[in-house]
Parts: sequence; C-alpha cells; structure tokens
Amino acid sequence: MLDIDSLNEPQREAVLCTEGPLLVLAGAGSGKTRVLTYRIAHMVQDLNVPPWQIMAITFTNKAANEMRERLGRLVGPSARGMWVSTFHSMCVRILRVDCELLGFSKSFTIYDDDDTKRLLKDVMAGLDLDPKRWPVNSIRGKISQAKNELKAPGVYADEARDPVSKVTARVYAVYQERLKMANAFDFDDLLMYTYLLFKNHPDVLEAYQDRFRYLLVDEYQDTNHAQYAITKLLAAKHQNIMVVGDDDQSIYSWRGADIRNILEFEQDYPQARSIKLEQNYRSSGNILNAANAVVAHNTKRKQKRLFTESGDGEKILVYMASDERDEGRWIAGEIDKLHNEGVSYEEMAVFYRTNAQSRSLEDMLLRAGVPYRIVGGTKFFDRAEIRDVIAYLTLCINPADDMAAKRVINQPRRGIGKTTIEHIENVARNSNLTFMQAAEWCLADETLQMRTRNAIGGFVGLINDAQSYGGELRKVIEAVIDRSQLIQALEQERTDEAESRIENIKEFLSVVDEYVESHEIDESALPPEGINLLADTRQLSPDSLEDFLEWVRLRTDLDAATDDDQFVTLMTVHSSKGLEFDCVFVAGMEETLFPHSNSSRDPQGLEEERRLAYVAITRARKRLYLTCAYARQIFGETHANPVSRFVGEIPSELRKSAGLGSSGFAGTGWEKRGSRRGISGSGKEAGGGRVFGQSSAGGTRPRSYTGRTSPNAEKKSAARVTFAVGDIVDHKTFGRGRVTKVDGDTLHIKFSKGNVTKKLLKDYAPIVKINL
DNA sequence: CGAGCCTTAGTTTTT
DNA sequence: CTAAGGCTCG
Repeated sequence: MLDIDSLNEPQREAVLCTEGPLLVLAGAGSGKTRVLTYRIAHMVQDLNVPPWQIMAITFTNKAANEMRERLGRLVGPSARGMWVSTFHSMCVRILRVDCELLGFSKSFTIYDDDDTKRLLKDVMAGLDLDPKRWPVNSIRGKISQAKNELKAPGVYADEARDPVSKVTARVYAVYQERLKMANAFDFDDLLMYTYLLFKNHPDVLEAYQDRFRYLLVDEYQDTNHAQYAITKLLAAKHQNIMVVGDDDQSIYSWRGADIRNILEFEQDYPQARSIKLEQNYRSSGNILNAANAVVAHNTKRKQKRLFTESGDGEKILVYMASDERDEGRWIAGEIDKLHNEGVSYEEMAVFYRTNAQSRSLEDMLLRAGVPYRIVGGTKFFDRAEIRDVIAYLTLCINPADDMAAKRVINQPRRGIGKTTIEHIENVARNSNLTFMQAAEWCLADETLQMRTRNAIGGFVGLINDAQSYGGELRKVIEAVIDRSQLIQALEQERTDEAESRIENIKEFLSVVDEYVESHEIDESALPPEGINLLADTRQLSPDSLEDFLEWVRLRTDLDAATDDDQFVTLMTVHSSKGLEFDCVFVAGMEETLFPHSNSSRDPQGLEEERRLAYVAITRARKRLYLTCAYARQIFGETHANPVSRFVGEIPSELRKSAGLGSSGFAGTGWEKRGSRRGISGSGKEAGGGRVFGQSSAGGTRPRSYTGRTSPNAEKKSAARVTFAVGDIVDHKTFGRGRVTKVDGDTLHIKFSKGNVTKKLLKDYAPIVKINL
C-alpha cells in the first residue's frame, strides 16, 4: 500500500530512519513533503506507532492543512489523531490546558497585530511617550524581537543600553502587565509563555515529551529562537526529532528566524543522521538552472546543487511593461493564452514582493475576466465590521479583554463618547477593575447623565446576556450579532458602503459554517482513555465559541475550501513557499521592489531577498514569467527603476525577452517621447544588465506614459473586455451602474447613485463588468 | 457627542 | 494615492 520503492535512495533513507535525531536538507522540489508524509505513514502502518504520539509542526496553516490532507489519503482516518499544526496553534492548545500555572485563565484572547498596536499606543500614551519620537511600530518590533529571543521584560531592561532600548524596556514591562490583566497573549507570547511553561513546570513538559514521542518540524530554517527552544525541550527526552529544511529558502529572518538553528543541528544532536535531498522533481531544467544561478550569488550558504533528470523545457520569458497596468494587462493576456492552450487556471499563479502590488494586478485580471483568488492577505478579517463582530464574541468569552470592550462599546453608536470612555477607564484604573466591570460600576455613577448610563447599561446587559447563550454555534453567533445591533445600524445608513459591510458580516457567518463543518468531532481519533490529560485539547469543538475564536484568530488564509475551484492564485512570494504551479508569473522584478529597497542596503538583507527570488523561481514546474515595469506608481508618484539584478543573474541563454526594449517590439514613439537617454537598447533583452531611466539621472520623468498602454502589449492582450447595452458595471467611485449606450470606445453608463449618466472610455475608466 | 473636514503617515515580508 | 486619525464646529 505504501509505495516506498517509488522513492529515491536518500528519500527512502529518510523515511526509514524513524528513531533518533534526523536532519534532512531538502532542496526545493526534492519531494520533501512526500518524505515527511511517507515517513509518518510508515511509522503508523508498518511500525504500529500510535498516531497520537506523532506531532508534525509546520509554519503556515496552509502547509498544515495540506499535510493533514495528504496524510489522510495515505493512512486513512487514523491520521486525525496526530497533531499537525503550526507552532502557534500548537502553543495555544498547550496553553489552554495549563495557562493557569502562569496566571492566565483558560478563556484567554489572542491579540493580533492590530490589537497589539492599539494596546501599545495606549500604554505609551500612559507613559507620556511622544509617538512622534518613539514610533509604535519600531517599539513593537523591538518587543517582538525580545520575545522571540525569550527575553522577559526584566532581562531586557538589564541589557538595555541605548535610549531606544531603555524606552522599549519601560513600555515592554507595562505592556506585559496590561496583556495579563486583559487575559490576553500576543502572537509572540504564545511561544514565549509555552517555553516558560515547559521550563518552569517539568511535570508538564514531561507529560508532553511522553505523549509526543515523535516530532517532525518542517521549514526548520525558519524557526526563531523561541521555537527552537520549544522543540528542543520537547525532544529532549526521547530524541526522536526530524527536522526538514533548506538554508536557501530561509526568508523569515526579519521575524527572528535564525538559520543557525539548521546549520547547528548536528552540534545540538551529535548522533544525528543527516540526509541531503538534491534531486528536483518539480521544475524543468531551464527553471532549475536559473534558480541555481541566482542563488549561487549568495556567499553564506551550504554548498549544494540541485539537479533534475527532466529536459530543459521552455525558456524563461522576461517581459518589460511600460507601467504596472501594462504589466497586469500582459499577465492577464498570457494567462488567457495559456488557458486557451489547455492549462487550467488553478495551475497558474502570480507572485509579487509586496502586498500593495496586488491591487493593480487584481484590477487588470478582473477586467480581463480571469478568475483569481488572493491567498494570504488578511483583508477579510481585518475589516472593521468583522473585527467588531469578533470583538463582541471575544467579550462574551473573555470580558476582561479591555481592548475588545473599548472597541465596541460605542459600535454601533450608542452615544458613549470619548469623555465617557475616559471616565470608565479612570474608574477601572482607580479601583483595579476591568473595563467591563468599571462600566457596570458606572451604571450607578450619579456624575454621569442618565442617557449615558442607560447607554452603558444597554451594552453591559447585552454582553452579560450573551455570555449565557448556548447551543449551535451559528445560532449563538447570530444572536450576538443581532443583539449588538451592528447590522440594524448599518441598514439605516442606506449606503452602498454599509450594504457591503452587511454582506461581509453575512460572509462571516459562512466562515462559521465552514468552521463547524470542518471540525466535527471524530471519536475514533482520540487517544485511549487514561493515556494522559491532554486528550481534551486535541480537537477543536464545533460548538465551542471559544474554540472558534481561537481558530479564527490564528487563521490568515481564506483558501481552505477553494481546492477544486478554477482560479488563478495571487500571492506574495513569502506565502508561495511550499507550493508549486505549472506556470508562475513573478511581477515587479525591479530594483527597490525586488530586491526591496529596505532590504538591499546590507549584504545580509540582500542575500535574503535573493533567497526569496530563489523561492519564487523554484515554485514553477513548466513555465516561468518574470515581469517588470519601466515606470511604476508608488505613493501616487511615478518612479522608473532598473530591472532587478536577479533577472540579470539568470544566464541569458535561459531566458528570452518581450515588451519594451526587446527585439521585435514595435512600440512607436516610445523613444521619441521618452527621455533621450531612455530606452536606447532596442533589440537588447530587458535583463541584459542595462540600467536605464533612473529617475535620479536627470532624464524626463515618464509621467506622460502612466495609464497608457504600449501598442504592442495592447495587441498581445487577449484580455480586452467588451461591453454591451444592458451590462451591469461597478465603478470605483460612482458605484453600480448600467450601460445605456456604446459609442465606439465610449460607454454611456447610468449610475444608480444619484441617477446620473456618465460618458466613460471603456479601456481607461475604473469599471468592472459584473456577471449576473 | 458626532459628523465632516483636513492632515499625515504609510508599504517588506507573517503567525 | 488611500486610509486612518486628529481636529473643529454644530
């Protein structure tokens, strides 16, 4: 059943080596996930290891889901008994059981970035620190760094020398106190406190060591010190730890990841076996060689060279667009072309360095009618109305969460303004109460107006009542939303904006359904009675609001249920790690963007950018497209940047060029209209190392081209949309409208908002055709 | 207290 | 350029 013979020699060795420490250095596309899943299946099926003794840790939910799914196919339902999770969700579940030992209660909240920032602002205001002089973000970064290095506030304060660190130390101490009062952990706390729990409670640690006798850690090169320390403790007793990683794919040093963890694994475990996987099964020869060539420019790396037995395949296509809109349009056109050749949408992906780039790409794909989905962004859960709903739900579970309370006490408007909130805060501070307790106290406070007191009473009553709601999760959540009056208030606004917010809240309810469906309790997966006390935390319950909130807080992707759907995938290069596609487009291959200007100053940052490029390139199986734009709008200003050095690092025989400046490009007027020293390299490839059009070079700014299409790209793009009378469109600013007349390229559109008709040019107006 | 206007800051990547 | 936050006025 388990086809171990289909593996190559080193792969098989890794699968069969199930006892003792094992380091697997797995190059991109070398069948790493296959090895991981086969190894687990081998343990369960051939060696009779109980599934609940196995813990596999990944970095993203996506990776965890995929592994769970593949294991399910390999070993059947018993796979459910394993812990396959991210570091963070593993820690949450551990803390859920024993956080009381650390002075927290089990109903704790997890603070995400936004909550964290709000709280920090609050703390800093309390310490009279000028946010101009001490930017919240940099303080937050320093605190996060400290936590990743497992430095408690006291230790940090002792080490603080420079003024910034000293200020950070003060903020850090208060911040931790406030978190504790709110019964909340931030993301970094989840790791740090789990470590502390293990460190200070050997009995707890031992229970986990004995339960999880087999540890597997994926993407080990991306572990930070806290994660490293946790795994080290967990594996200390039985030493059955397998780590898999690739130093060339280390792209999270900004988050505290430390490559040394992988490079020094052999020192930590002197008897460790070490296996290298160097045969690539994913990419065609040209793509793999390009990746090798790029990453070879890095100096600090373990020497290795991936090889493949598959043929050269297609050359890499480098396209130079006139601007970011042309770039998006061209990509859409190529996708369309590929789709017509029989490549399905789900086998194509568009990557970008920064999230901001997704806008224009999205816009162009939308117009071209290419179905796409965006992976990774937290957009949906970051929307104000969704955060409001979550805050209400959080308060029901953890009324001590002051940030949540302050967020929604006047949302929707109840007539509780700044002064009242400050008043409640003062009461809370003076009497050492939580915000909610203080609010309740204020109901009898005669210094407040009767109207205000009634408003507070309404809010307090609603939260108190909601705490006792029980039954089906969806019903409970619906009831809370209903009582909150969020939807009712939006309905009264009668604007498109409010309507879309209502839609989002309804969408949130389907997220609830998705959660319930995917978390049905599977009795068969529970470990036998009496094995340990940890069984009850292993599965999230479909009825538990608490569990749902945990799930929703740690969730960042919306991609769980979109597997068999036909969509092109859009995402950052970072989130592409671990995935693969037949055809990959990497947009924005320009200096300052990729490599990003913030990183390319120091050599280390630049090397990480290069590894990022390596990751991007190695995602592609058959075709790779790199695109860059001659001019790009950033902050509303037009910039022209040279082609990314990474393009030039790909040997020219592996690539060919298209677009501006390439042979066969008939772009009339480009040279004439642009600066004289502009694109003089007609006939040369885009990535030939030529640096042109730098905005600082004194040449004319290419402003006149923005928003225009180069004629060539226009022709190439099969992605033009046509409009007919009766089509419903959505305009960026005017909203929903209907086409009443088509006059060449001019559309007459009647907008429902204000009942006005406007004449718009179909190729330039920010309109989208809506298919009904 | 809240709506609306104006200013300003932000864009590197994620759990 | 956009979104969020601050400020002012009703």
